[in-house]
Amino acid sequence: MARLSYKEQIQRVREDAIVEAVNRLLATKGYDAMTVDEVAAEAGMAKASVYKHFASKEDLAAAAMVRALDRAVAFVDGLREQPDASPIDQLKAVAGWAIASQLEGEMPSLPSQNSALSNSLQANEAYMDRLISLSNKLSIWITQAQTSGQISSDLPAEMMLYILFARACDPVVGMLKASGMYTNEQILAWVTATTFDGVRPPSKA
Amino acid sequence: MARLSYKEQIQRVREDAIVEAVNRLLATKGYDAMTVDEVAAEAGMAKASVYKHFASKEDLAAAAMVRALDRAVAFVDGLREQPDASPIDQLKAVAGWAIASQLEGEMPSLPSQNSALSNSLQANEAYMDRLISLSNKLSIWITQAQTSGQISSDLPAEMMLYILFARACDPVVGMLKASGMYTNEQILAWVTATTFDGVRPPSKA
DNA sequence: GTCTATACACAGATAGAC
DNA sequence: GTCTATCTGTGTATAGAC
Repeated sequence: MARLSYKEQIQRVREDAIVEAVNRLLATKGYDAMTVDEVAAEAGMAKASVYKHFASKEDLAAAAMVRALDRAVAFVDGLREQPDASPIDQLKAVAGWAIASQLEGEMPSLPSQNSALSNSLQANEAYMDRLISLSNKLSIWITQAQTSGQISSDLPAEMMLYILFARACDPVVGMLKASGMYTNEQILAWVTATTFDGVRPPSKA
Repeated sequence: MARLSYKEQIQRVREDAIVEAVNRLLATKGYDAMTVDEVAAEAGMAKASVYKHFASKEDLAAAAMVRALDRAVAFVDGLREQPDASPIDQLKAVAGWAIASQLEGEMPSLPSQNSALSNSLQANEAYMDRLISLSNKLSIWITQAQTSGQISSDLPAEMMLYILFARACDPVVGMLKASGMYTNEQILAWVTATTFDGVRPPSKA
């Protein structure tokens, strides 16, 4: 039993290495440009070994997304332990976390259009469970924020959710970063601010 | 001379068919999922014929982007003939046009991360000329809007430009459309509004 | 210039020894 | 489970006849 547990630990470590490599590659090159050979090289093992742990490239992407969603859920659960914060501030914190993750190169992003990959993801229980769980938790804050007039009730609640997911892979972040003229803190502040308040000048108090 | 002009016309028509096919495919499937076989099939000719007109798949994408930029410049030039409009309204009109184009499936979009494609585009004079021309025209309005206090001067002017380009391929549009619950007019209005005014409720007059 | 047929390369996936 | 070596499909690009 002790031996088996040790073996399982080794296996777990190697799987973690794979998923981390996938996460990095998805964050930088994207799904299509990522090759399983690269994944194997980054994880420090042979390609065939990767396929012993994951059945397909799509499964690799799904595993990375599951991990990212787990991180998101963990962050949200952390926020929920401060029930005195207003819903809008909670949502801002989530957006900020997502943008910061992208700036750090830790946010995997998939093509929103690839139907084959989308289909395999939607058939993936682990992925869907976490996606729905995260959506539900965020939707509570969204509804509260709309009820209390912190965000517009003219918009469908869904849309606020989509906006948060979209900001997690917003090309504006990459473009600002690529310009090399701004710090990560500035980019984070600007993208968060425009997400919630638009591009208008702050109204004078 | 007449014969040659006729031949040239035929050639032009076929090239248009190719570029239109590429445009549609880029708008729906994206660059990586698009194959030259599909392009040839949609354009109604053999693959080898496509390669007689364009040297590579990257050139196909570039041609579609040039056409899209030409449409954008034409739209902007149309707006410039109404100099009484305020800069912010001009920018809103541009954003609205881009979003509407996306909704109609006419806006090609490329992966923002693919370095090979990005490099070939940045080396493409026709593409870069139009991109710079469009950016310059928009930048005039952006600067004016900032000077007159219609958009925040705290943001770098570049960022407003990036935001406009980003909204032209915003996944939020596709997600709202995919939900099937809203009309194109609603989606257009919502995305435009949140781009400029954020998600806050309209302040009471 | 347009076609059919084909070359070539690359990446996903697997076989089989250890 | 891990590796090396290989299979296989697919997609870019081209040859060569007409």
